[in-house]
Amino acid sequence: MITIKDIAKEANVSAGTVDRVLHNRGGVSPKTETKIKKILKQKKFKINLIASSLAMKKHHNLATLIPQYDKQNLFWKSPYAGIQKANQEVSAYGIENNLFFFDQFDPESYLNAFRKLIKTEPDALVMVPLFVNESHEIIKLLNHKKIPYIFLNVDIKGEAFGGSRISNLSYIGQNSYDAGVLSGKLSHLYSKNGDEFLIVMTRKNIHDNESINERVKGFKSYLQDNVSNAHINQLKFDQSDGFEKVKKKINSYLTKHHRVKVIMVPSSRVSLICRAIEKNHLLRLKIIGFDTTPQNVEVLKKGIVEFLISQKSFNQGYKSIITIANYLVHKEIPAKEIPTPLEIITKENYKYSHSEERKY
Amino acid sequence: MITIKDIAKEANVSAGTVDRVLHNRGGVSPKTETKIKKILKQKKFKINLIASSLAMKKHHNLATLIPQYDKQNLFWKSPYAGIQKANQEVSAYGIENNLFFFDQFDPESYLNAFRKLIKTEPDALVMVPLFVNESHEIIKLLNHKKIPYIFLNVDIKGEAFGGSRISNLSYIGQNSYDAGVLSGKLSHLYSKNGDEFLIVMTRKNIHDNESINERVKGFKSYLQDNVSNAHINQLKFDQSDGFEKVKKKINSYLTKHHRVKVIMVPSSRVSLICRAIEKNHLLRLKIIGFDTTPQNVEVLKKGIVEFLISQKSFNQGYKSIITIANYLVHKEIPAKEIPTPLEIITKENYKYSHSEERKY
DNA sequence: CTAATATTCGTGTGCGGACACTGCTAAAAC
DNA sequence: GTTTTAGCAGTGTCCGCACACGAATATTAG
Repeated sequence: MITIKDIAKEANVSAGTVDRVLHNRGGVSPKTETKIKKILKQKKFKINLIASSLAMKKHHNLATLIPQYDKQNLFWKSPYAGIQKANQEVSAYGIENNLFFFDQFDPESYLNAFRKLIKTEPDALVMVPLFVNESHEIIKLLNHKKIPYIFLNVDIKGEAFGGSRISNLSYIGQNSYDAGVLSGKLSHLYSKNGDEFLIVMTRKNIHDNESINERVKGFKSYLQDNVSNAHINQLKFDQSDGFEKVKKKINSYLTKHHRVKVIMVPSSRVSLICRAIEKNHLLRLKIIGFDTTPQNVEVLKKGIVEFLISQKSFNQGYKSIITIANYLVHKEIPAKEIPTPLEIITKENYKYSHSEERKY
Repeated sequence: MITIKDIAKEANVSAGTVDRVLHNRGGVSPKTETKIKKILKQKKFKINLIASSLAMKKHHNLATLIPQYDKQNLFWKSPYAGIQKANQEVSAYGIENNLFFFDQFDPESYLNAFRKLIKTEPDALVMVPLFVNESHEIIKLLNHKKIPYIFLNVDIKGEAFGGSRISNLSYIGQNSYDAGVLSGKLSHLYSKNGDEFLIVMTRKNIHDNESINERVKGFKSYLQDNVSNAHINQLKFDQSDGFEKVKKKINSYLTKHHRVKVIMVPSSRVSLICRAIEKNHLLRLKIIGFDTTPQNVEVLKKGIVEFLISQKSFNQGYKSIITIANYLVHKEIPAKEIPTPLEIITKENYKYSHSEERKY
């Protein structure tokens, strides 16, 4: 292992000078600088990150703003676990991460959580900009305070209020459109000529959830391009609709439309829909959903759902923290978009897909 | 952040004593030990791995024994890249990894590479036990010298020569049988009643490659369980068969057996087979292969191959080094088997599947 | 030519922990 | 009562690097 001292000795200077060169901190004559740089390259010197971060010992204060998960909605548990794992890892680098939760159906709680968050004066934050308008307000403030932020799972673009550009350091999440395309392709596999497709949305006010919209777009696009006369129907439920209402509506729909062969549920609530559909319908149906929540995996195992497209949200959460930590500690500028793999999960491979996560 | 000194102050002892307790190094009276342990727990003290590994600065000497890759056989490039990435990361921990390559078709070169390797007196090694008999010899020696080893990509079990148990620390790789099952499922999607399946093996002496055998077994098993009267044919080529011979044989076979609908290639050479098959046959065929080598991805993109099942060999390589490094540095005992996810890659999602790897 | 200033570089300290070395105390041996 | 010895705990050094401070040298002004 080559150390700074080795380089210093070789160049007949002190370690301090080498350090100055390494960090472009100036105060070194051009001659010695080139000499040192040459030796650096020749000996393939690399900074020992371990020692480096020990020596720096800057204390960074992170913050994370994500939806709370609960029994009904386990989706956010996964990124949460990933964030926890990352927190543990980066704590050795003097990085502390404070988590702030909000209700994913309540914009006001989102703002409230943010108000608490901003009082801790974080150096950077990871956020899920679930509500567009409220996020604009938040971003305006963050820009003003020059606090860097990255988006997790949900991406928004353009301009916030007052001409303040949305300039997130990075977006970590799925390309939802392509995920939709993939769901279209998989659906296609199960369909014969004349079969119909059904999209079931579990939230009406989808303006809040761009990614679900995108999935639907991708889905339609694939089928329109690859199936002549593709028949794509759509069924929407409201957040407030009770389970019985959903049940009635969907089953009567299926009775009327007996050519429906494939159902695609663009949210992470496919298990709910499965529970709602009566057995006699299930037999003829192929169902495709998103996200490997425990309930979804359950219906996958039973063979009720054929495919789940996973966005590896554990990894997303994990990566979001690691990314921002690297930015703070090593000034490493992340890619503007860090897409998660589109994982296809079936009955045959689900058990291999979340091994990392189980520990958390 | 809680440090050893904080704990020491709290317990009215010196940092050295706390350290002794932390590492069970003895020489501490029971009274003070319990006191310190209590405070440790109460304050949730965690050793700062950064500082710890800097202070230890044990120099570990790793070795890796893997097949050489070349233009014809790019499969091993991926794990190699993953290993390189991991090497870089662990180098800061004072771990050096020496790589030794062998020809995947030549057992003698395997032994030769090992002989060179063992002269470097490694503290542990990562190996690909591609040849069973030769591996037995190697393992006998490793057991004798008490050098821990982990298997990468290929697993062997049981007893080596002289009653020496094969006791690898861990196996990192795919469950090939399940991968085969998955390929069966995907094949099934494309078949109608009466369609036939064809397995094309690119090596005759498959006794050397257990994982390909397993894939075939899994494939057959799925189809036999799920397709009544499944018609599964098999075509084998020899390593020495020239491309023209392969071409002739496979095309004449396809002409004769016009009901063959799905071809499954259990090795990573599916692109080769695709090149060999004439266009008129290709039109009716659906092809499924393994591993995302650049050539395979190429035929996937073109729509010639429908699915590739990837074993994320980059990750495997990476993980193998990280695992053994954690074992050496932190005495962390790994799981006996670390299975890689069975990734399903299609034209629609391949671009998201190897983002990490591109840098290497 | 000296003083003042600027430029360039060496030295020292500390980050948190590991471990060797040393010193202290108290019980055992004489 | 003194010496020996073991048990216990404190101190110091080092790991590789970052950074502050100040020293040495070079440059310019007076």
